[in-house]
Amino acid sequence: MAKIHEVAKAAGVSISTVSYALSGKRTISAETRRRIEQAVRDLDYRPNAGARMLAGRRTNIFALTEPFRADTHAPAHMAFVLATSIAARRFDYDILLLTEEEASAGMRRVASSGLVDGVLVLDVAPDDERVDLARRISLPSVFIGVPNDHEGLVCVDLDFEAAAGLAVDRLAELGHRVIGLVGHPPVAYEKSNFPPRVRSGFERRAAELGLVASVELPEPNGRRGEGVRASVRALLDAGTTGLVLHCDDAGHAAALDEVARRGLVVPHDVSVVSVGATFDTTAFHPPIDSVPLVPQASCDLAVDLAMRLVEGDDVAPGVHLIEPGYQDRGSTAPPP
Amino acid sequence: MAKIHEVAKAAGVSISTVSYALSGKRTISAETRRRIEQAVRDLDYRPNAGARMLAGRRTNIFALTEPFRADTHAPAHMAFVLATSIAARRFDYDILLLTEEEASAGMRRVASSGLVDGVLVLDVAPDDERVDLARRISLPSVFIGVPNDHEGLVCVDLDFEAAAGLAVDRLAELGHRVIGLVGHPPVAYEKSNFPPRVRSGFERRAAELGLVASVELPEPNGRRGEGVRASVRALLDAGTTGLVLHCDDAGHAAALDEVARRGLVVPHDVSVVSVGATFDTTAFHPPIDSVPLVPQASCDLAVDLAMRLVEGDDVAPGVHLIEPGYQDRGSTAPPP
DNA sequence: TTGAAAGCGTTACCAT
DNA sequence: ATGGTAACGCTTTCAA
Repeated sequence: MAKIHEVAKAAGVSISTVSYALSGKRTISAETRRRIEQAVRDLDYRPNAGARMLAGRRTNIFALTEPFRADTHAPAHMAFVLATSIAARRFDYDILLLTEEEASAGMRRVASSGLVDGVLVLDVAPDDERVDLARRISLPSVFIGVPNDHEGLVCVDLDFEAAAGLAVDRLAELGHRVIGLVGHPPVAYEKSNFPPRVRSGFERRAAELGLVASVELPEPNGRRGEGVRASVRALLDAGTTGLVLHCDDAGHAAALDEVARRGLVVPHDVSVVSVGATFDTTAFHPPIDSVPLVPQASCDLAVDLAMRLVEGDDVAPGVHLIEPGYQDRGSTAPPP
Repeated sequence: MAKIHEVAKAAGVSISTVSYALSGKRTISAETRRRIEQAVRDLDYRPNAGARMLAGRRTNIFALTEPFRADTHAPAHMAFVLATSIAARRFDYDILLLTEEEASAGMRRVASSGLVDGVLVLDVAPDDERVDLARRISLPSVFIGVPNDHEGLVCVDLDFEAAAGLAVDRLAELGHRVIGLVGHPPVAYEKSNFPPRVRSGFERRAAELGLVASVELPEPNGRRGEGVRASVRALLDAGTTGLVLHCDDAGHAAALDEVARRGLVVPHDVSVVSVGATFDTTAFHPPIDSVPLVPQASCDLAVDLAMRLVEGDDVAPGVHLIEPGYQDRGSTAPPP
């Protein structure tokens, strides 16, 4: 582990020049810069993290708080963690994990020990206890998800209302008049922050367009997705020709299977659009149109905002919504 | 953010006394200790992380490297990450995440910047590139999983061979003579480190006991677990009365469903034992006997070893195997 | 464009 | 049992 002193000696300059050359906070002559970079490479120099944290104003670490709830969907959660890490690395930041009970107590701990420059909040509940905590600590924080009470907080999320609206628009444009939403289990509408937004976006846009719109919230799947199957049957019995799916991938599979069991063909007999999926809807048969939730988009924005807060730039508190995009996979057509 | 200086002043002692009182590295009179603890509480003092890293010999951070492979089983992976974090907190250590490409390059980075005291390696592949890296860097590292070439490394894992052996023992004791293993997809035997160990444990113990033992490696599941179903059919057709399952929870469900479809009842007609499951096998109907893989056990041991390495205690390089335990849930009985 | 030197807040050694 | 103080390795202000 070479130190800055050795680099300075090797390059024939002072340590402050080395520091400035590395941080870019001061103009350095081309020749001097070249010699320093050479020395850095030769010695495989890397600034000591502790010294940097102590002397500088930055730790180059963000905390990521994630209370693995029992109902957390592991694959989606993993995707968000990964996306956060990738986004942070673009700014040379690392991610420190705060899990479980530590998700709250840890926030206080890392804040007052100066271990991190900011906190990214994942897996947000409507009445999340981390909301108060975020207001109390002196660190910048960004919520990935929207709690009910988000006054004064910086939040990032997909515009789920608009996403559901896009799905409804598509079906309406094709001539569907009777549409249905297959949502999450009822409990998710209390414990998670986004299902209600999909639902209201669906209902509002349908009402604006004068469509007949039903919502089904299947009970938690049995081993074979019985809940979702029952929901799909109910919707089809009611003459639904356009299905909007906002459920996990097993739910999608069950719904499509139930449609097929009826002898109905997608998109000829029934049109199907997925909303808010983090998984690949082209893996189904047939591939399904999707207005996806893209973890990397949310996390990139969250980290951008966190960086701005760290830099001291002012960021408008409030919900920063990400515009949804419609992915056409051929699973929609005019009603029969 | 109070500093140690303020605590010292409030308690009427020197800063070194405060430091020693907090670290416990020196005996402090009861009265002095009381005053210091009071001052710490009053001021909500927490040592500055950067200063601590710089002055002390420790950063109190472990890196956790995890290359989210495409075939990574998200729920199991999450369980390991969580367990690692919990184990680390017991020693007042935090977890820094190194994901994806950073899983390797990051190891070098955090090692030479002195950001962490050690590296925990998750999701180990048989020919893992982190093996060489671990040997090259100067930091302690502990592998949770066993790579093919683990010479000189400290590895921790469930004794999968013994686990499979326990399952075979159980079936043999009950009188089963024809048993079968439903394993992972063939590719897992190249990309992961533990499926081969379950397989060989199964085959070896069965051979020792003179049982007829077959192994089925189902192709990756279709939507309904077709691969596993075919494997179960093949085994039952061959007169198998004892089934050992080493697959994911969807595979378990498919296998049990296939048994039921045949009109066979567990355990009356067929006995079933799960090996290496990280999920709850009591949620099936009927509940299934299990020789589980307990993430917290592996991670606790891994962190214990990492701590010893950090302390400078010498730890025997090699594979530290965790003894498996048999959980009786009533899914085994003598053959019909 | 560059250098010197004063911190940053602890830990741990050397005294007493 | 306690105190003084020299590191720890960097960033940044002040000077030139």
